[in-house]
Amino acid sequence: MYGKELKLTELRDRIIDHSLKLFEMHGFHGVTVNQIVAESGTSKGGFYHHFQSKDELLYVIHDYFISYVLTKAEEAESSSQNPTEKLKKIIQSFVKVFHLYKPHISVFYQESMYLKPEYTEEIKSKRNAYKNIIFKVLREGIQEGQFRNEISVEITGMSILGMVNWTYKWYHPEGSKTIDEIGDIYVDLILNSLLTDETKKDPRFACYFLKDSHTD
Amino acid sequence: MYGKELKLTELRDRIIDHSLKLFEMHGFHGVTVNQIVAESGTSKGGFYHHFQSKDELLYVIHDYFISYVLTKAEEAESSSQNPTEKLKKIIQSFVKVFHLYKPHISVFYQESMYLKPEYTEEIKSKRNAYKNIIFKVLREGIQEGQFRNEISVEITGMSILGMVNWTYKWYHPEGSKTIDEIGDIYVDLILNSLLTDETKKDPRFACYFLKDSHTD
DNA sequence: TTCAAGAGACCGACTGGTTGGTCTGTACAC
DNA sequence: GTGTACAGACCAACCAGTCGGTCTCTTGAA
Repeated sequence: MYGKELKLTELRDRIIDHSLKLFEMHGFHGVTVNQIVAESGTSKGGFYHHFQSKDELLYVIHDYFISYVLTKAEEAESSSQNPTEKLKKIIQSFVKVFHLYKPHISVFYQESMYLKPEYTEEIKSKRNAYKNIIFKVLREGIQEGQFRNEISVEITGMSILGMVNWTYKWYHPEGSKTIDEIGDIYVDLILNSLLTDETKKDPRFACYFLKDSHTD
Repeated sequence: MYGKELKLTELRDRIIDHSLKLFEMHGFHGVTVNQIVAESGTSKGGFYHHFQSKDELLYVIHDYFISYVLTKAEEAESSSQNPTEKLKKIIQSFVKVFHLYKPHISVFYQESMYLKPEYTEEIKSKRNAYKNIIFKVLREGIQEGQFRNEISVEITGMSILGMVNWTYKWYHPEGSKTIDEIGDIYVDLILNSLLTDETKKDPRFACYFLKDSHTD
């Protein structure tokens, strides 16, 4: 039973892994089902035994990533009372995902428009839930006086999302900065913009900022 | 002679305009040449009279946008000696492009991976040129003591690009904020992070920051 | 002024290759 | 023997691109 369960998902995972690599390189439409099955060491039969269609595979990849990242953000949001700390944790948890799921993310942002209607709704609502967590934290931070009240919650929220999401376009695991360093830089940049002067002076918030010059 | 010239490019422009709309909605691979010609009120023959291939059309759209934006950045870079002012102008000029060329931008960021090899080089080099202008301005700002020296030029540069580029994912001309307001918010956010405390205190730099609370 | 000749702009039926998906068959576990 | 996991030949649809042809405008000789 146990061995059978493992075997049942073995090929499925192999197909997902290899499609991910192929989609990231050539795009969803740049990769054929034949290429996927060749790369995964299986056949058309194997593929269509596990997936109803190529479109379902695209959905599975989308859902895998957004579900993971949404859970992480919900955890970060509920784990702390301090909005600054919450925002930091959300950013860092998201940035860390690049280490594990960069291909998922690339596909998520490049190919989402090709999701078939029957799949879009769920993805869209999770995407919105994620966005709303960020908006909520920003509003809290303003209300509690930690964040400057002249900022626009929506534009600032989208700026943060943009800054962080864009990482998928250029991040390489072998680059000169680790993913944690990049996360720290983002936190420093964002909080430098958001925190009020008074909050910045508070020694309890010093830990959110970079200490030394980074060499490029 | 004059009338002939006008007619020569009329259909070509019509094809570009309509493809842009279709590509933005359904993606490059979600649109067939037959749909393009139907929408443009022409035929296969008309299309292939003006474009060697569907791929060449994609290239033309890419080049149109990146060339425009690169020129604007070069103008901004050479028009002023003050790095803060340069950065502001670059950001604002780019953001303004969303008003005019949002479909170009969407296609540029969504479909660039489908550019055929013979077209990628030129686009890539212009894209790099744009990036390098931002890096250059950041380095200047640090050297002149306007920008904090603990920032990382590359990560910060990519953050700025990400924040601004991401706008194409959510900007609507009918939204609650005009494109100029969005630009001002970006400038405020970025300069709040970049400028040193001393520079921020300098009254000559007050003009770069938002005065009032924005209502959402 | 006229009209023949040619060039460029555009038309649309057709094609050849590709691709997502199906269907029958097989090997093996229980 | 029955159901599950997979194999691989096959198919129908689709789609970028072609090609012979038409229509209009320009040119220039008579």
